[in-house]
Amino acid sequence: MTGNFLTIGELGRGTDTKVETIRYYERIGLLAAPGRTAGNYRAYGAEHLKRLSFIRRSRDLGFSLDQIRALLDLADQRDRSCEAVDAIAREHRVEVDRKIADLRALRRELDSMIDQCRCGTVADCRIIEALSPQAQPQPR
Amino acid sequence: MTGNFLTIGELGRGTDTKVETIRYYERIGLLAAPGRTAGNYRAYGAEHLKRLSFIRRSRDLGFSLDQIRALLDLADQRDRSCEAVDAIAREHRVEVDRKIADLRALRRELDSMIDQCRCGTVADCRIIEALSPQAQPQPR
DNA sequence: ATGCACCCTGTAGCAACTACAGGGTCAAGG
DNA sequence: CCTTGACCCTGTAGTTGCTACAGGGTGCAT
Repeated sequence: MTGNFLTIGELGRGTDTKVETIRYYERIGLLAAPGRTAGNYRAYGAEHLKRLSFIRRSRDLGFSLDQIRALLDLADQRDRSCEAVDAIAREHRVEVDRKIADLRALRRELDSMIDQCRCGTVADCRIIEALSPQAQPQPR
Repeated sequence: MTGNFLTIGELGRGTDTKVETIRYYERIGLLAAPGRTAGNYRAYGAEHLKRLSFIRRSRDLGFSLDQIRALLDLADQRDRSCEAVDAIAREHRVEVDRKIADLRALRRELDSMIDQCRCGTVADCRIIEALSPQAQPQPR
């Protein structure tokens, strides 16, 4: 087991990825299936290590697996313009911005809710009240 | 069909909730199962409308279904102290703060990546480069 | 030879819905 | 009276990105 390759466990430790996750990436076609040893163990090479590192780093930055698939495809076409790469990154940044704005709005609402709580009984709890708006049934 | 009750569709329109979602809430025990009409249609009352509004508003504020379950339980014990309600809200605010911080860190990284892109070929794309760190295999 | 850490496949579970398929019901128009 | 169309019913499977088994096989040291 000390050949010129990595077992799935070694690859996992090298990229901070759970073994199950690596197999999952293989199953969905994100990471190429490696060769096998005589005992049917997956045998990974340096290329796999690079790919998986790329995938994990991209995941850490919040890219979806679909976006990563696209990025990997582009990364392989080395003489093409990287406009498309730029576009994916910018699109992702827009999403992140939107999420941040949403969370900040939400935080403000939570703040004012919590600020109003005088911690009496539930019956006059401002938080419960704030969560119970008057909804009207819509006509058909 | 013009009785003193709401059909599932009407309840959905009144609370901006998809019909399937309402049935889902019932299945997981979040919204009580209503009575049925002769034709086996669900017949909702004002209580259901109030409950579902509460659930939706809480979801909008990012509470998990488990947190909402706890809030609903508390909301019913009207003479208890609302400390526990306050605690759930504060805990949720901490989570939201953490998410905001994570996203901001992430946004900074995306920014510096995107800023460095000169949009040449993929071969020297700074974005691809930034996504390809050097990982080392760990010893067993 | 036996123990142990590791590997294999396959399947089911998580959150919180969403989307069918294949049927039944209700009210209105012709 | 019959049909049309909007709505309702149940049940199951899909989504995203993993994670957690169960039930077995392999590799290596003692």
